[in-house]
Amino acid sequence: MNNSDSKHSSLPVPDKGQSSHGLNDFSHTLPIRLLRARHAAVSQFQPIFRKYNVTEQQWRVLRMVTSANAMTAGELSQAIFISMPSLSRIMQTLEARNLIRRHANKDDLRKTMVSSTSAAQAMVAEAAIWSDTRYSDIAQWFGKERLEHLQRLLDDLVQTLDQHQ
Amino acid sequence: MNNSDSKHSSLPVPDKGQSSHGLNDFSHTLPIRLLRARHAAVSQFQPIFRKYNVTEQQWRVLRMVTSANAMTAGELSQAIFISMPSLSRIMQTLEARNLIRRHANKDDLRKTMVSSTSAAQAMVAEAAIWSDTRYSDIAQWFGKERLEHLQRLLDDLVQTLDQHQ
DNA sequence: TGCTAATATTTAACATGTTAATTAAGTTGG
DNA sequence: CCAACTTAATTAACATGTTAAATATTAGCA
Repeated sequence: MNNSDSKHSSLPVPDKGQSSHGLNDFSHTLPIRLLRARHAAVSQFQPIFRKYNVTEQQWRVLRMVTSANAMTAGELSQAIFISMPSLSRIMQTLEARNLIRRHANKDDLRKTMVSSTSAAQAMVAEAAIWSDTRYSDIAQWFGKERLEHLQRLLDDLVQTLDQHQ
Repeated sequence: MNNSDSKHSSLPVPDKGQSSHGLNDFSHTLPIRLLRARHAAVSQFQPIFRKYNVTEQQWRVLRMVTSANAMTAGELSQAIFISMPSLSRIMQTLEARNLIRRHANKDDLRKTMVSSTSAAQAMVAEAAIWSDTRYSDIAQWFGKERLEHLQRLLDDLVQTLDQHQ
């Protein structure tokens, strides 16, 4: 903390002196980049969430359950990458709003089958139009091939990292 | 839209043949892909977080504050992409553990200067070795050029989406 | 059959994400 | 000067992320 006596040196200039191999600029690590990118992508769909008063996670649940017939909670959890504890709470609130239903699977009482109500189906059908348009916009702005390339790289990265885990 | 076709309200078997333009498989949207990728990347550094009993977010704060000299809370927030409310709470716990300090900026009492203690500096210095090694591993597994390409695409995506916001 | 291990989900406890409101300090224009 | 606006940080309220423990059900096997 050797702030000089001068009152003009109070703005800390980021010292890049220790970045020896380009990985030390800690505001640009891969996890932070992925976080920023996800935030930017999700925020494109914010109008939907606002309009229907759902969170992004609730929207993921609703869209997935509506597009499938009926799935177990575990399948749902894996598909939309929400952990079972979180999903459990989200399903409670969605069920209270009459957007989903839960029944026990007759063949295996441990499993919970999740399905969407007609209210949710109507809502998703309407919102999906808007959502798909946004996707098309993004693809056009960024370039269809570049976007597909990016997605391929993301999937490959996951695969690579999972292998070495 | 195809999946809520008004033919029958009873939806057909979970058929994946409905993805007409590659964007309808809802378990593979861009936000979910980014989420998975981030999760996989962060989990590579989990041993550090466990060893020093910090969360990933706390680690981001500590590493950033230690690598810079002293920054305002606002600068820190932007650099590591943690919102001010979250950062506020995280700084409380880190200050209670004597890993950071906060002082008011003399030139502008609204601003809080955040700095790391020697304990944090020692901890980060030790852990950063491990962390840097992991980064090198990832670069090698995935390919240095591919990784850099991916990061460039991520930054470009953020820029593109921010422009159209 | 009956004991034990594995599986699916929920609950609990705590940290973080998010939006809005609050507080305090600086800035600006009359 | 000072009232009105802006900025920086915190607080509040609620949703989600994460890890571990609890619960209930099924599977495996001596």
